[in-house]
Amino acid sequence: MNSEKKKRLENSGWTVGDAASFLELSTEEAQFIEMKLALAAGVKQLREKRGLTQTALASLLGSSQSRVAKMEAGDRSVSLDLLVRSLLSIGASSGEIAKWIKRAETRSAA
Amino acid sequence: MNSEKKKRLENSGWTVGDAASFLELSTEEAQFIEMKLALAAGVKQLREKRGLTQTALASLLGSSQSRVAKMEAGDRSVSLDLLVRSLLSIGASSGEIAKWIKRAETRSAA
DNA sequence: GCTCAATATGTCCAATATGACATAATCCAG
DNA sequence: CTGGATTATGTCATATTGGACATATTGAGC
Repeated sequence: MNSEKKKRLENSGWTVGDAASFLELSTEEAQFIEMKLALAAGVKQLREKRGLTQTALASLLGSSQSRVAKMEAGDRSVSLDLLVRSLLSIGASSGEIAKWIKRAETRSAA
Repeated sequence: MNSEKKKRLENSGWTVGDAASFLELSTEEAQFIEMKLALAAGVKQLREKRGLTQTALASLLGSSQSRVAKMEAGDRSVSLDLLVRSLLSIGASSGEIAKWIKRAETRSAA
Protein backbone atom coordinates (compact mmCIF):
# COMPACT_ATOMS: atom_id res chain seq x y z
CA MET A 1 0.00 0.00 0.00
CA ASN A 2 2.80 2.41 0.72
CA SER A 3 4.67 3.14 -2.47
CA GLU A 4 2.55 5.05 -4.92
CA LYS A 5 0.09 6.68 -2.60
CA LYS A 6 2.53 7.36 0.16
CA LYS A 7 4.83 9.18 -2.18
CA ARG A 8 1.96 11.27 -3.38
CA LEU A 9 1.17 12.29 0.15
CA GLU A 10 4.74 12.94 1.12
CA ASN A 11 5.40 15.04 -1.90
CA SER A 12 2.61 17.28 -0.73
CA GLY A 13 4.25 17.99 2.56
CA TRP A 14 2.36 15.56 4.70
CA THR A 15 5.41 14.07 6.39
CA VAL A 16 3.92 10.66 6.44
CA GLY A 17 6.70 9.16 8.50
CA ASP A 18 7.10 5.44 8.81
CA ALA A 19 4.64 2.81 7.73
CA ALA A 20 3.05 2.51 11.15
CA SER A 21 2.16 6.15 11.47
CA PHE A 22 1.12 6.12 7.87
CA LEU A 23 -1.37 3.45 8.65
CA GLU A 24 -2.76 5.64 11.37
CA LEU A 25 -4.13 7.95 8.76
CA SER A 26 -7.80 7.25 9.23
CA THR A 27 -9.75 6.59 6.09
CA GLU A 28 -11.46 9.94 6.52
CA GLU A 29 -8.18 11.76 6.66
CA ALA A 30 -6.89 9.86 3.68
CA GLN A 31 -10.04 10.59 1.72
CA PHE A 32 -9.85 14.21 2.63
CA ILE A 33 -6.28 14.49 1.49
CA GLU A 34 -7.04 12.67 -1.71
CA MET A 35 -9.83 15.10 -2.32
CA LYS A 36 -7.53 18.04 -1.90
CA LEU A 37 -4.95 16.52 -4.18
CA ALA A 38 -7.59 15.87 -6.80
CA LEU A 39 -8.72 19.48 -6.71
CA ALA A 40 -5.14 20.65 -6.69
CA ALA A 41 -4.59 18.74 -9.88
CA GLY A 42 -7.75 20.28 -11.22
CA VAL A 43 -6.45 23.77 -10.63
CA LYS A 44 -3.24 23.03 -12.45
CA GLN A 45 -4.99 21.33 -15.29
CA LEU A 46 -7.50 24.09 -15.75
CA ARG A 47 -4.90 26.81 -15.46
CA GLU A 48 -2.79 25.24 -18.16
CA LYS A 49 -5.82 24.69 -20.32
CA ARG A 50 -6.45 28.41 -20.11
CA GLY A 51 -2.84 29.07 -21.02
CA LEU A 52 -2.26 30.95 -17.80
CA THR A 53 0.95 31.21 -15.85
CA GLN A 54 0.82 30.82 -12.09
CA THR A 55 1.48 34.51 -11.77
CA ALA A 56 -1.36 35.33 -14.14
CA LEU A 57 -3.76 33.10 -12.29
CA ALA A 58 -2.63 34.58 -9.02
CA SER A 59 -3.50 38.08 -10.09
CA LEU A 60 -6.79 36.81 -11.43
CA LEU A 61 -7.53 35.41 -8.01
CA GLY A 62 -6.11 38.35 -6.12
CA SER A 63 -3.46 36.08 -4.73
CA SER A 64 0.19 35.43 -5.24
CA GLN A 65 2.26 33.10 -7.36
CA SER A 66 3.57 31.26 -4.37
CA ARG A 67 0.11 30.51 -3.12
CA VAL A 68 -0.92 29.19 -6.50
CA ALA A 69 2.13 26.97 -6.50
CA LYS A 70 1.16 25.70 -3.09
CA MET A 71 -2.38 25.11 -4.21
CA GLU A 72 -1.26 23.02 -7.12
CA ALA A 73 1.10 21.13 -4.86
CA GLY A 74 -1.75 20.43 -2.48
CA ASP A 75 0.26 21.98 0.29
CA ARG A 76 -0.91 21.50 3.85
CA SER A 77 -1.46 25.22 4.16
CA VAL A 78 -4.14 25.44 1.51
CA SER A 79 -7.73 24.80 2.35
CA LEU A 80 -10.46 23.14 0.41
CA ASP A 81 -12.16 26.51 0.44
CA LEU A 82 -9.32 28.12 -1.42
CA LEU A 83 -9.11 25.30 -3.93
CA VAL A 84 -12.81 25.35 -4.63
CA ARG A 85 -13.01 29.12 -4.82
CA SER A 86 -10.12 29.12 -7.23
CA LEU A 87 -11.63 26.46 -9.40
CA LEU A 88 -14.87 28.40 -9.57
CA SER A 89 -12.94 31.52 -10.48
CA ILE A 90 -11.15 29.78 -13.32
CA GLY A 91 -14.53 28.81 -14.59
CA ALA A 92 -15.10 25.31 -13.34
CA SER A 93 -18.71 24.42 -12.68
CA SER A 94 -19.93 22.74 -9.53
CA GLY A 95 -20.46 19.68 -11.67
CA GLU A 96 -16.84 19.58 -12.73
CA ILE A 97 -15.70 20.06 -9.17
CA ALA A 98 -17.97 17.26 -8.11
CA LYS A 99 -16.41 15.08 -10.76
CA TRP A 100 -12.93 15.73 -9.41
CA ILE A 101 -14.05 15.01 -5.90
CA LYS A 102 -15.70 11.83 -6.93
CA ARG A 103 -12.58 10.82 -8.76
CA ALA A 104 -10.70 11.10 -5.48
CA GLU A 105 -12.82 8.27 -4.16
CA THR A 106 -11.45 5.56 -6.36
CA ARG A 107 -7.89 6.72 -5.91
CA SER A 108 -8.13 6.46 -2.16
CA ALA A 109 -8.84 2.77 -2.24
CA ALA A 110 -5.89 1.24 -0.44
CA MET B 1 -34.85 35.95 -8.20
CA ASN B 2 -34.68 37.34 -4.73
CA SER B 3 -37.26 35.66 -2.56
CA GLU B 4 -36.45 32.01 -2.09
CA LYS B 5 -32.74 32.05 -2.60
CA LYS B 6 -32.13 35.34 -0.94
CA LYS B 7 -33.86 34.19 2.20
CA ARG B 8 -31.79 31.07 2.23
CA LEU B 9 -28.65 33.13 2.08
CA GLU B 10 -29.76 35.64 4.64
CA ASN B 11 -30.81 32.97 7.06
CA SER B 12 -27.27 31.71 6.94
CA GLY B 13 -25.85 34.97 8.10
CA TRP B 14 -24.81 36.33 4.77
CA THR B 15 -26.38 39.74 5.22
CA VAL B 16 -27.33 40.02 1.64
CA GLY B 17 -28.53 43.56 1.89
CA ASP B 18 -30.63 45.12 -0.81
CA ALA B 19 -31.28 43.73 -4.23
CA ALA B 20 -28.46 45.68 -5.82
CA SER B 21 -25.75 44.40 -3.57
CA PHE B 22 -27.30 40.99 -3.80
CA LEU B 23 -26.83 41.09 -7.52
CA GLU B 24 -23.20 41.88 -6.94
CA LEU B 25 -22.67 38.41 -5.63
CA SER B 26 -20.58 37.05 -8.42
CA THR B 27 -21.65 33.73 -9.77
CA GLU B 28 -18.60 32.14 -8.21
CA GLU B 29 -19.49 33.44 -4.80
CA ALA B 30 -23.07 32.35 -5.21
CA GLN B 31 -22.01 28.91 -6.34
CA PHE B 32 -19.63 28.62 -3.46
CA ILE B 33 -22.30 29.54 -0.96
CA GLU B 34 -24.76 27.17 -2.51
CA MET B 35 -22.18 24.47 -2.24
CA LYS B 36 -21.70 25.12 1.43
CA LEU B 37 -25.41 25.17 2.04
CA ALA B 38 -25.81 21.89 0.22
CA LEU B 39 -23.15 20.26 2.35
CA ALA B 40 -24.61 21.81 5.46
CA ALA B 41 -27.90 20.18 4.63
CA GLY B 42 -26.02 16.97 4.05
CA VAL B 43 -24.56 17.06 7.52
CA LYS B 44 -27.93 17.55 9.11
CA GLN B 45 -29.54 14.90 7.02
CA LEU B 46 -26.86 12.35 7.70
CA ARG B 47 -26.71 13.14 11.38
CA GLU B 48 -30.43 12.59 11.76
CA LYS B 49 -30.27 9.45 9.72
CA ARG B 50 -27.72 8.15 12.19
CA GLY B 51 -30.00 9.17 15.03
CA LEU B 52 -27.36 11.43 16.49
CA THR B 53 -27.90 14.59 18.46
CA GLN B 54 -25.79 17.62 17.65
CA THR B 55 -23.96 17.09 20.89
CA ALA B 56 -23.28 13.46 20.05
CA LEU B 57 -22.00 14.35 16.62
CA ALA B 58 -19.89 17.09 18.12
CA SER B 59 -18.09 14.72 20.43
CA LEU B 60 -17.67 12.31 17.57
CA LEU B 61 -15.95 15.08 15.65
CA GLY B 62 -14.05 16.44 18.60
CA SER B 63 -15.99 19.64 18.27
CA SER B 64 -18.81 21.35 20.11
CA GLN B 65 -22.55 21.43 19.79
CA SER B 66 -22.54 25.07 18.86
CA ARG B 67 -20.20 24.45 16.00
CA VAL B 68 -22.34 21.63 14.71
CA ALA B 69 -25.35 23.91 14.85
CA LYS B 70 -23.43 26.49 12.88
CA MET B 71 -22.36 23.92 10.36
CA GLU B 72 -25.90 22.84 9.75
CA ALA B 73 -26.99 26.44 9.49
CA GLY B 74 -24.30 27.04 6.88
CA ASP B 75 -22.94 29.82 9.03
CA ARG B 76 -20.44 32.17 7.51
CA SER B 77 -17.88 31.03 10.03
CA VAL B 78 -17.71 27.42 8.92
CA SER B 79 -15.39 26.33 6.20
CA LEU B 80 -15.83 23.85 3.43
CA ASP B 81 -13.02 21.93 5.06
CA LEU B 82 -14.98 21.45 8.24
CA LEU B 83 -18.12 20.46 6.41
CA VAL B 84 -16.35 17.93 4.27
CA ARG B 85 -14.32 16.52 7.12
CA SER B 86 -17.49 16.15 9.12
CA LEU B 87 -19.33 14.45 6.34
CA LEU B 88 -16.48 12.01 5.93
CA SER B 89 -16.51 11.35 9.65
CA ILE B 90 -20.20 10.60 9.66
CA GLY B 91 -19.50 8.08 6.98
CA ALA B 92 -20.29 9.85 3.75
CA SER B 93 -18.23 8.72 0.80
CA SER B 94 -16.49 11.07 -1.60
CA GLY B 95 -19.10 10.06 -4.11
CA GLU B 96 -21.93 11.17 -1.89
CA ILE B 97 -20.20 14.43 -1.18
CA ALA B 98 -19.71 14.92 -4.87
CA LYS B 99 -23.41 14.34 -5.37
CA TRP B 100 -24.29 17.05 -2.89
CA ILE B 101 -21.90 19.44 -4.51
CA LYS B 102 -23.26 18.74 -7.89
CA ARG B 103 -26.74 19.25 -6.60
CA ALA B 104 -25.71 22.75 -5.57
CA GLU B 105 -25.18 23.54 -9.21
CA THR B 106 -28.77 23.36 -10.29
CA ARG B 107 -29.98 25.22 -7.25
CA SER B 108 -27.72 28.13 -8.02
CA ALA B 109 -29.38 28.82 -11.34
CA ALA B 110 -30.81 32.29 -10.94
C1' DG C 1 26.74 26.66 -19.82
C1' DC C 2 24.14 31.27 -19.69
C1' DT C 3 19.76 33.83 -19.39
C1' DC C 4 15.44 34.52 -18.43
C1' DA C 5 10.80 32.99 -17.54
C1' DA C 6 8.21 29.87 -14.84
C1' DT C 7 7.63 27.29 -10.80
C1' DA C 8 8.82 25.84 -6.02
C1' DT C 9 9.93 26.62 -1.05
C1' DG C 10 10.28 29.07 3.28
C1' DT C 11 8.89 32.67 6.39
C1' DC C 12 6.26 36.55 8.11
C1' DC C 13 1.82 38.75 10.17
C1' DA C 14 -2.96 39.82 9.11
C1' DA C 15 -7.21 37.64 8.51
C1' DT C 16 -10.24 33.96 9.28
C1' DA C 17 -11.88 29.56 11.33
C1' DT C 18 -12.52 26.74 15.35
C1' DG C 19 -13.57 24.84 19.94
C1' DA C 20 -15.39 26.28 24.08
C1' DC C 21 -18.46 28.36 26.97
C1' DA C 22 -22.65 30.97 28.27
C1' DT C 23 -27.13 31.64 27.33
C1' DA C 24 -31.28 31.85 24.67
C1' DA C 25 -34.84 29.84 21.97
C1' DT C 26 -37.68 25.47 20.59
C1' DC C 27 -39.81 21.40 21.14
C1' DC C 28 -42.35 17.91 23.20
C1' DA C 29 -43.97 14.42 26.53
C1' DG C 30 -46.51 14.39 30.80
C1' DC D 1 -48.30 24.90 31.62
C1' DT D 2 -43.63 22.85 33.08
C1' DG D 3 -39.28 20.54 32.83
C1' DG D 4 -35.84 18.39 30.41
C1' DA D 5 -33.70 17.76 26.24
C1' DT D 6 -32.27 19.56 21.86
C1' DT D 7 -30.94 23.18 18.96
C1' DA D 8 -29.65 28.22 18.09
C1' DT D 9 -26.84 32.43 18.86
C1' DG D 10 -23.09 35.39 20.59
C1' DT D 11 -18.49 35.90 22.05
C1' DC D 12 -13.86 34.88 23.21
C1' DA D 13 -8.60 32.86 22.75
C1' DT D 14 -6.28 30.09 20.21
C1' DA D 15 -5.05 27.87 15.93
C1' DT D 16 -4.95 27.72 11.09
C1' DT D 17 -4.96 29.96 6.63
C1' DG D 18 -3.65 33.30 3.14
C1' DG D 19 -1.19 37.08 0.67
C1' DA D 20 3.21 38.85 0.28
C1' DC D 21 7.93 38.83 -0.21
C1' DA D 22 12.55 36.74 -0.66
C1' DT D 23 14.95 33.22 -2.53
C1' DA D 24 15.81 28.76 -4.66
C1' DT D 25 15.00 25.47 -8.29
C1' DT D 26 13.75 24.09 -12.77
C1' DG D 27 13.22 24.42 -17.79
C1' DA D 28 13.65 26.05 -22.55
C1' DG D 29 16.02 28.68 -26.07
C1' DC D 30 20.25 30.13 -27.43
